[in-house]
Amino acid sequence: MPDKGLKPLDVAEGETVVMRFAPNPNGPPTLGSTRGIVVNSEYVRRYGGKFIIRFDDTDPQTKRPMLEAYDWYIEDCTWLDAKPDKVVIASDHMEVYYDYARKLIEMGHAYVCFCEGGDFKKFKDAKEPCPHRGQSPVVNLEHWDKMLAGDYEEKAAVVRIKTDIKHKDPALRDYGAFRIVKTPHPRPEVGDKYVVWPLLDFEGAIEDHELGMTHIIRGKDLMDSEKRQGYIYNYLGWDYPKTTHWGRIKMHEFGKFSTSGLRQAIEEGEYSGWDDPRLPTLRALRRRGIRPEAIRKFMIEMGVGETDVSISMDTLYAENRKIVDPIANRYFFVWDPVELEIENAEACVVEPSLHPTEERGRRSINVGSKAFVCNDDVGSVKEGDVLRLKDLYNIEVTSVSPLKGRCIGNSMEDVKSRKMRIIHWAPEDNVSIKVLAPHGEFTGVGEKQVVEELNNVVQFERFGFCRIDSVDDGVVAYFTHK
RNA sequence: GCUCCGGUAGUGUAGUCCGGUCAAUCAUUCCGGCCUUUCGAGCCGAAGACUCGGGUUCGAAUCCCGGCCGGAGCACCA
Repeated sequence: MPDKGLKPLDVAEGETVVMRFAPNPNGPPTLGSTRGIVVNSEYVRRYGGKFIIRFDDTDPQTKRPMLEAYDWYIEDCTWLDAKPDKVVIASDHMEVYYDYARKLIEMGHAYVCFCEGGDFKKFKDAKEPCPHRGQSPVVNLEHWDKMLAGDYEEKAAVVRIKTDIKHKDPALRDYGAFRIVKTPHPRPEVGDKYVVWPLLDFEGAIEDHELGMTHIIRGKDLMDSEKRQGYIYNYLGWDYPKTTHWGRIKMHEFGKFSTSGLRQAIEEGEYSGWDDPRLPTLRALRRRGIRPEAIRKFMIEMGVGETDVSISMDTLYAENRKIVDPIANRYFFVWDPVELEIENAEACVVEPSLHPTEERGRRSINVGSKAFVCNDDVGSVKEGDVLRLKDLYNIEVTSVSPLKGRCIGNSMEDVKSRKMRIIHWAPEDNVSIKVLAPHGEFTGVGEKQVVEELNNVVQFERFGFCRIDSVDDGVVAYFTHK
């Protein structure tokens, strides 16, 4: 598959590509996370390698993991046709991190620092070693053991990796590798077992090596990680994976949002849940009837660039429409309905086709002497106006309030010669329908046959595509796109 | 303040490493037309870009220097 968008990877002779997607499960996957899932898994698929999902859940406090989210990630990856070959949870590997920490301390490449944050910054900015930097490995090991034993309070001590305190880039000078957190971890398997937690650069450095990662794609914001982690790799004699970076991705339709911000908004009832149609979570998009193939294509064609991008959902919708249009059956949904009485009507059954171009059969509608039409369509009609009820017949308006009309035949010639507007309608014998859309809620009535489309994406003519979400008590549909 | 990265049409993207074939690709969007008993799709057509200034060169989107704009790191977040 010569997918445009993704540049070839630099793969050594005989090398098996191993790549990972490493989220913190502190909320469900969003469109942003999806890039990491799709691009990594796509590369792995192309090169016949291995795709690993690793939960970087080593912060029980500030970015506290959400227990349900671990499964959500696996679910959503699978849905995106990116089922991981292996699932790794960082909080299961604490002993491994501790072992390497001890080793680096013994080698004299790490030390326990008791500086207060601000004080250390002063030393660092002045390119001066702090008083603890010169401690012997023996002393550092003692402190390390005390840290592990819980003898120090939070923020009292931190383990730093020795880099080059005079490095011209301040971001690289002696960075933190472990800190003390006494909040228990949400995973019951872990709980309060540990009080010393690794920071991202340490945890990631060890994991990427242990898992045999060959290539890493990560955000531009983590560009310094390679240089920082490079010190650890040098000390331990490891080779660093090949790295690529991408810029931030932002959708026009969704302003700035943070997982913690969304979480709060949901708890306060501002959104109905993580799958509220207004949210950019995968769960919401799935519920709305966005197809995973469309998301994959969208992400792959965007490629991997270091430029920050801000793109429109329209592009994703266009991809999705190509998939959904040929398979979505057509139905009438009348929002903001107005009753229309047809004075000379004779009961009949009409059978419009389910799709304008595909052979998908027909639907069947019983029509009596009343119908419903959209207020938008008849709000400004006058007595004597003529209209075409699509797939039914032509009418002449005989009264505006209440709205009444008279059937004046079924001739398409008349529709053309008299330039009648063609509007859709719903029969008197109908089903109530509610559509939940990012831009609001729409209620009205529609053809009864819609209840047969549970879980399918249909097109409500002149309205848009929708996924039928439930049919228990009337129909509830989630808006996909136009 | 120090350090790093980026800047091609409205939005994304190809091309930049190894200057010419680039009066610059593709998608989306927008605007026209055709078709159509909805909308959408489809078909046809059109519009629209190399951040700026120098330099190197016969020749620069591509190389060099500087400016401007944008993003990021310098956290006991990931």
